[in-house]
Amino acid sequence: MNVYDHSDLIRIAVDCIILGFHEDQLQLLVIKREAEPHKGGWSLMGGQLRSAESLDAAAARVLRTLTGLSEVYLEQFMTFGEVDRDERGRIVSVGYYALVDYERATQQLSPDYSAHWVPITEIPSLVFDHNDMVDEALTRLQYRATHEPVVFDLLPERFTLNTLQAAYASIFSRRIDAGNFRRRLRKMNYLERLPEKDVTTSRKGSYYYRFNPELFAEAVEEGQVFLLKP
Amino acid sequence: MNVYDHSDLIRIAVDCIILGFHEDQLQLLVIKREAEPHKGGWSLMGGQLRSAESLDAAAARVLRTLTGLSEVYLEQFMTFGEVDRDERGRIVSVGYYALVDYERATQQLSPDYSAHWVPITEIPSLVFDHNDMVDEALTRLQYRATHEPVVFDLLPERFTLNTLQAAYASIFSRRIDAGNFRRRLRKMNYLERLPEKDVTTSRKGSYYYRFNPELFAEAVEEGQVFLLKP
DNA sequence: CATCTTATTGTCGTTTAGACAATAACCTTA
DNA sequence: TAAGGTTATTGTCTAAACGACAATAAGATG
Repeated sequence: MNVYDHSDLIRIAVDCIILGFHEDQLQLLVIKREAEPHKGGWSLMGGQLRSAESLDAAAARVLRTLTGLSEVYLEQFMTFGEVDRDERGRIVSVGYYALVDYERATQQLSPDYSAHWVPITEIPSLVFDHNDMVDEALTRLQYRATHEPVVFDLLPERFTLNTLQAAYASIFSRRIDAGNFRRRLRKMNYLERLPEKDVTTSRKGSYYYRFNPELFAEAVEEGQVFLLKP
Repeated sequence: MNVYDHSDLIRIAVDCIILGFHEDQLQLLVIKREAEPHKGGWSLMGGQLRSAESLDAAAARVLRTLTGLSEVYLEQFMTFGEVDRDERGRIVSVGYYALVDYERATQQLSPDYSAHWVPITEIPSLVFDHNDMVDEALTRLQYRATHEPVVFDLLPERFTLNTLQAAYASIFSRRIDAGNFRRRLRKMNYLERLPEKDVTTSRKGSYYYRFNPELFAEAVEEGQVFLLKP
């Protein structure tokens, strides 16, 4: 008999909503369950909390195990504790969402979990209450993305303003007026325009930009607040 | 030997940040710890999650045990899981805040916990990481109060616009221009003006108002969104 | 060189925020 | 009973922000 046979034992897990950005779409990384129940079903990546590990550390570990990435933006957004949310027993799960660079994550992806990216507009049915988790995570991301410069964690170091706009459009799933969006961006003096252009999408080409954290820190010092609505 | 001697067992608790409004100030309900560690220290009301109980239900139970109140606005805001946050052992705590009517809560208050209201501007040092919890709860409340009509849960059925303004001022701890604030309120047709006046504060007296949930539901149906900045 | 596509900037009417003034209600007291 | 005082309540005005849309600019292509 192991400790899990205690009928009134409640276990704690963390689940990660791993988000990337690819082909003008927010993408979710899901894995295929290898065991019953719901063997073969799509699932979020998760793991049980260890006794000497904080929640944040557990989420970072789970993320690293699947993607190989560290130093990633992770935010706890909600804890799920319905009694029957998991038929394996009583499991309370703390939800985190991660914003990763799609290319880097895809390169280092662990082969052990049959992981797949799915565009946010075509999320399949997920096991347990994982669909609810995704919904909550997206709601929180929308709030965070307007008030903190976290979109840049979804993008590579260099990006065009079109890409940035597309990222916002996907996060909020609505179209954005390029003119008005850019006007707001123009006020952010911590967005550095680089000399090179991206010429893959248009003949004119569009400049690459870079988010400069140092300049942003200065702006914050001076009392500026980040605010970017879609 | 009881179950808690398992060194790698992680327990789950809920803690409640119970907020009321009194004398133009947001107030926090704290209790005095009866047991070691930190016997005699100020603490939030909390309790361990039971095996057949959801997190929301646990929070409601904890709140009811202290205040006797049900049907109260409760929102989960964050889960705290640092390894050494509680010297009694590994306890992960899910934080909820509650918005209650000060008078009703005070009347029914259980005598078993030496509960006291403290104004939000004079929060004492609390045990464990409870001060962090309060800070996080207030941040979330600020967001919620601008986007949802939850202030009314802090007020009695009938209230004056001055009281409403004071509540917002206290939640955001800053002064509010009465003229501009009222102009925004005037657009909300689900705020019913009652025939009676409150004459305790001024000679002219100010009308009582009432939040009408039905009218608000209609307004939401028509696409109106609640938005009230301080 | 004319033309096409897309990036980028500008214009303009409408709405909102914020500071502050003006009016209204009604009690008190001279 | 009329004047004065206090607070509630509404109005005004300026600057800034938003949203829809037009205009320009920068290359590549044929």
